[in-house]
Parts: sequence; structure tokens; C-alpha cells
Amino acid sequence: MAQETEAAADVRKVACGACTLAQLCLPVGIDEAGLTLLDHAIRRHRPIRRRSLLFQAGQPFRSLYAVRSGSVKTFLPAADGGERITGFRLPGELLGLDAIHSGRHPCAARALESTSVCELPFERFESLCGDVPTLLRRMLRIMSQEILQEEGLLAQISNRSGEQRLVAFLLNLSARFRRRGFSAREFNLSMSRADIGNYLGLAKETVSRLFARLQAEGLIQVAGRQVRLLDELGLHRRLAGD
Amino acid sequence: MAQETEAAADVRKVACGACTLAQLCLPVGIDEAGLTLLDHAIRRHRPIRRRSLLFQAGQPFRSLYAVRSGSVKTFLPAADGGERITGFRLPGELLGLDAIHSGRHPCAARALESTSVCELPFERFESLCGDVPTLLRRMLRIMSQEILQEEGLLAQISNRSGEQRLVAFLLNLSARFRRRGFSAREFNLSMSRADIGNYLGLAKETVSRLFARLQAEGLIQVAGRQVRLLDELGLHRRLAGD
DNA sequence: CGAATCCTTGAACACCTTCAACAGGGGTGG
DNA sequence: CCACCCCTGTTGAAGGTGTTCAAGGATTCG
Repeated sequence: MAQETEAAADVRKVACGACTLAQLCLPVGIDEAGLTLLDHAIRRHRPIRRRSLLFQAGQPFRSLYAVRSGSVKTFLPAADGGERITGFRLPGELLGLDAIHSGRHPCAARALESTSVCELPFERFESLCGDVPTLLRRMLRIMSQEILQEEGLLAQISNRSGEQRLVAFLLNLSARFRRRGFSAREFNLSMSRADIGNYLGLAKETVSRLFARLQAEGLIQVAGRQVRLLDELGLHRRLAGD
Repeated sequence: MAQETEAAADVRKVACGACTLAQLCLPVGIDEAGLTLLDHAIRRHRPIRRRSLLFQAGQPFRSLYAVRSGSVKTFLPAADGGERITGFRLPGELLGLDAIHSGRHPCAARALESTSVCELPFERFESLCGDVPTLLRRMLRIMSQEILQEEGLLAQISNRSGEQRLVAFLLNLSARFRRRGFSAREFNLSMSRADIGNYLGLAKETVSRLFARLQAEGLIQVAGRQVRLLDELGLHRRLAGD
């Protein structure tokens, strides 16, 4: 217990330049001087618990957040009290980009497991952009990538069968884990079947059945939230519609 | 004919500050000095014809484009020669934001009717951001809005019935026409039923049937590509799932 | 005016959803 | 520490919604 607290304290002291996520996160391509400035602007939070909200929908937008460890889901609250999940964020990914426009968070963000984040006050970020031109370039690229991803997701959701959607989801997760140095073949899902279904536009029962079918066909192996990709080539073929 | 050419020539001389789209397009919130700089960076093109490509998928990214008049569809070419439509752009909207990340256009863009655009070389835009801080702020907001729109679209596509998707599409178009000073109750669709279906994840036959049904129920009136919204409140109720 | 594209309508079928029941497992409180 | 309970996941059957295939009609453009 004391160990954990100590470790957490250590992690919170790690500067952006020394962070294991520096090659994925905002710092990519920023020179050392800029990194120091960025470093001073960032608030490193202690881990938040599973199920707790990082911010609510409608809340005024003050800061961007970067996931340091754990994972987060973002969702739009629906009229009937339900939610529409808009995305899942892994370490090194940013939260709050959709709030810049209106100055309010359109989505809420909830931790799927114990999760720690870095907070970057947006006003300081904007003034920093004036001093650190590479920071501006980096942010434009991150936002462009975000737009691109949403476009790709949209193309995969509409006009694709449930099986293809789930395969696309798994391969997307796999690629993101790979970039983070985790295994791309075997990983844990931090979200429930209901969350996956909500995100992909499928009923949770359908997700469950699709997992079973992909396993029966020898493409994957599933045990609860533990997933192993057995035949990546076959999965890619399914995605293409073969 | 001579008149048309003359008018086109005139339009091409209009500065950003004098453009009727200045309140929608990139210039929003930019001071006069910045506007002059922006003005000099922009190339105003002669109209391109219906069906012609503004840029191809995979092409190197050099410039952002703003629609001045007409409309454009953007789409990802699919493996089988088909296309996945990612969006429709109206006057005052930007094209190419998804290309900043990789330096290549992931989507192609095709004119749906006779369309004119303004071209903004991206390198000049980036250096301009250093001189005109409000320009940077504006671009961050535009990109944030784009991310937000894609999120909203995704939420509407997945987990919604075909009818709800089509209603959402019509109301979205209506709101965008309103902002541009056109009628929000009666407008022309510049895209085909097949394009709408492709975009919404429905077969073109389904789109046709849904139009017929909405008309039979007295919510809209359709004649080919001419649409009139008869009961906007009723349409909003349909969207909510009533 | 002809050709091509776009739109509409019909019928059969596949896929996914909904409703329902049950099993397992992790967290909480006693 | 254990028991209970709620949450999560699984499986079955019936029904609805949208797709596919097919054909004919309308509109537009050269």
C-alpha cells in the first residue's frame, strides 16, 4: 500500500520529456525549451477511481486532459437518461478537443478503470502557442488526426455488418495497444459488452453473440474481457468483406 | 453569357472582408490587419463543373479550401471501386482539415454542382498564425466544431432507425441553410438519393421509401430534389424517438 | 431526340433487436 | 471472512426493419 502511494507520487513528478508517453502525446516534435514551458503549465492529478467522472456534459471548458494511464469513455447523455458513447481514450490520447468550439464540454468523461490524467489549462495552452510555434503545429495535427479517425469510424459503422464493426473495433484497439508498447495480439477490454454495443450501434446481446461466433470460427479467443487475436489476416479479410 | 463571365470575374475579386460569407468562414473574429494578410494568401478559383474532382484521395496536401458557392461531397474510395461518403460541404465550410495530420488527402472531393472555392496554401496559413494570433484561435475553434459535428453524426447514425437518420439529415441541412441566409423550410438537395443513403448507411431504395413515408405522413413535401419541411416540430419529435 | 442516370415500387429474405430467463463473479456490508 | 446481491455476460425464440434483386418510369443532359 505504501509502495503504491510512493509509486504514484513518483509518477506525478515525471516531466513531459521523461514520460514514457512522450512519443505519443502532445510533446511530439516540441523542442526542449518548449517542453519546459509545457511542463510548467501541466497539472498532474492523482489517479481517479473506476466509474468516477472526469468532467460532466455541459460543464464549462477550462482544460484539456491527457490520459496518462488507464482508460476513459466519453459519452453524450441522452434524453431518456441513457448515454451515447462517442469514444474510448487510451494513454497518450487527449480529452476535451470537442469543447474548444463552444467553451463547454459536450461530452462527459468517465474512467473505465483506475485512471490518471494530466491537465492542461486551455488559456495557458493558447498563450503558449504564441511562444512555441511547434506546439501549434502539433495541435493542428492532433486535431486533424481526430477528425480523420471520426471519419474513418463513421465509414466503418454505417454500411457494415455487425461482425465487421466488431472486427474493426478489435483491430483498431489492437493497433492502438501496439503503439503503446503493449501486446497487439492479446489484451484486456476495459469496457463492458454494453459499452461496446452502444459505441458500435449494436445491442449488447448481439455483441456477445458476435464474440462467440468469431471464437467458434477460430479468429479470436475470448474469456470475459480477455481477448486474443488468433488470425489477424483472417480478421482483416472479414473487415474487407470477404 | 458575357454577363455570367463578368459576374464570375467580379466575385473572384471580392476580398475576404467584403465576402458575404465572412461571418461564417475563416475570417470570423479576425482583425482588419489580419484580414488583409489572409486576403493576400488566398487564391480565388474560377468555378469548377459538376462532377469534377477538387482533389483526389491520396494526393499530397498543399492547401485548405473554402467553399464559396455550390456544394461538394467528400468520400473515401472503397476497395471495390465504390465510395464511402464522409460529408457534404456548403458555402463557408472548409475542406482538407483531415489531411493536415498525414500530409495527404485521405478523402477525395467532388463538386455536386457548379462550385467555386477559395484556396489557402497551408504553409502560408501556418506562418500567418504566428503573425495573427486570432487566426490560430479561429482555426482551433473550427477544428473543434468539426470534431463535435462528427461525434454528433456518429451518435445519430448508430442506434437510430433509418427514418430518424433521414430526419436528422434534413434538419441538419435546414439549419445550415438558415445560417447562410437561405430558406430553412424549402431547399434543393444537390446530392442524389444514392449519395444520401451512402452517407447515412442506408440503401438508396430505403431512402426513397422513407421520403415517401414522411410525405405520406404530412411531415415533408418532396418533388425530386426539392424538399419542403411542413412540420418542423413533428420532425423534431421523430428525431427524439416519439 | 436519344441515352443515360436517377428515382420509385414490389416481393423475398437476412440480419439484428427485443424480450425473457439464467449463470457467473466481483464488490459490499455484515 | 463470508454471504448475499447486483451487475455483467450468455443463450434462446419471435418479430421487425432494412437489404437485395428486379423491373419499370421519370428526368436530365448532350
